[in-house]
Amino acid sequence: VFDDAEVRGRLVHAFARFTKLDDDAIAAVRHLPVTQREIAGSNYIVREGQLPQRCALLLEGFIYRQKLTANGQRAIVGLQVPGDFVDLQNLFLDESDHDVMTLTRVIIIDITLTDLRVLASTCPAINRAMWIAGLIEASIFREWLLNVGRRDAHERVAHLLCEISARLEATGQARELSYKLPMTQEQLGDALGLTAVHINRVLKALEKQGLILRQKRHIAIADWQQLRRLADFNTRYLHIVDAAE
Amino acid sequence: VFDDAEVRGRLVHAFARFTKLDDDAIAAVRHLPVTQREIAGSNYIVREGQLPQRCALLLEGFIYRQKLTANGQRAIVGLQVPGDFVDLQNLFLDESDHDVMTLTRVIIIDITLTDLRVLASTCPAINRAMWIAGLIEASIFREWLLNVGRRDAHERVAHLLCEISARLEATGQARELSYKLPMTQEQLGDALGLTAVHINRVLKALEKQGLILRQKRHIAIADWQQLRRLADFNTRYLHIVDAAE
DNA sequence: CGAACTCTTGACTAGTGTCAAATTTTGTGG
DNA sequence: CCACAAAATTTGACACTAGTCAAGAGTTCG
Repeated sequence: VFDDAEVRGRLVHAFARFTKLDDDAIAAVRHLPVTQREIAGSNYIVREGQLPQRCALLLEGFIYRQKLTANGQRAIVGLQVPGDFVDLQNLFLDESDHDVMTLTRVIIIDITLTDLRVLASTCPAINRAMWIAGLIEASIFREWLLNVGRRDAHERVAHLLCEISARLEATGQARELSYKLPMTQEQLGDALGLTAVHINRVLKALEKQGLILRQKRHIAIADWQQLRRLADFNTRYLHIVDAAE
Repeated sequence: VFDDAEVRGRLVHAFARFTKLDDDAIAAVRHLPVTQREIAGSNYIVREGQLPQRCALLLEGFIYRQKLTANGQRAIVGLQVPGDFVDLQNLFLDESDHDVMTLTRVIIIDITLTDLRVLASTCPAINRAMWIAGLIEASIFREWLLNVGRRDAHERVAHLLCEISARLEATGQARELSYKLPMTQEQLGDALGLTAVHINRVLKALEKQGLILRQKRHIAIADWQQLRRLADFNTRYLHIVDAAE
């Protein structure tokens, strides 16, 4: 759904987001063989135990990572927004340790592992950008561990709402602290270690306190300072880099 | 406390654990300038917000990663055992997003970032090994998220005990499902999103059920199958590679 | 050898989970 | 584009896991 020039541009930007690319790197990225793919919501991209053959860049829509316990409980262990690389781990790990699923209809660019490996090994800037992307993802996992392990329900929900806002704004996809959050309350619960019922109560409470506004699944942060304070939110862990300089 | 030959050998092994090294790689690792350092327990190695200048390989003792909330609550978001690289994230991220602390007296090998960057860029096998190490760490974060988010206290404790056993045995540091776990019950609580008091109750319960034996902080898994079943423990997420072949 | 941590235990509390049912929203086939 | 079924949201009543507080016993370490 994007023309080739647009796809190339976004691919370059996805790497350039993390580190300055030299002309060689940009040229190499522009010559990378890629496939565009559209996938409906609620579909598997990778299943646990599978041996995936490609990485992807998410252009549009949301993707999440989930793990299941033996008795069928689900944890959503990660969320990807447009501009994120998905499945860099496939580069060097054989077997997937979790499921990757679409939250909404998505548009992704597929890159084969071999192409990406060649690119990374011939081009230090790309290797560096991929490292940074992977390390930031790990940093987000750590913050989520703090969130789920040591914050109460209100703080947790507030923190996730802040994080999503910050991540969307960092890539220019949300303005005015307002965005469409296409997750059900059950999914929010699975991402925060809570039940859907409790998420509902907490969202209502946050609304009543004037911290957020909701219409359907559209979230507007009404009082950023207060929400941020409640959530104990600080962007440091997102390592938002401005590689423009 | 280790002689130079020993240090070199362990360093080579730390990389070789993840991928086969060619002779060039081995030679390069053997020529890496390294410093050995001994640090007492309960010391900071890195503080949040710092700009660290080196990476380390943990030779002896335990290290943990912690994050604090504004109101002083702590989450332990990671644990490193001998043979693990510590702070590969420093390679490409400027500012640390968490604290790194010694749990016990440790012996580490310090490597400067510049030396490691040069090594990685000149030697694909090393770059690959470091990627794998980083990706496995991320995989452990995800499993911990599932553990804290969706398992109850008994399952959580059991899971951590299984994980530590598996990680120690994978590098040959524990036999017979028995090991010294140098964590206080408060630290266990912080790693599992529980309180020290509750950890105590759960440990006693697991002991009473005949799943584990305890003497001071020494843990012996008395019934691996049962403990593993209770914990819903599966080693897949550890991506234990046998790079020997 | 004493002070400061840890561990252990009991009594009580609070935050979330569970269950269930009404209401609203979403998605889909005709 | 409507109609309807399925899914998601909302709410209340109640249950239960894990937290809090407190105090005594054991352990560690300077």
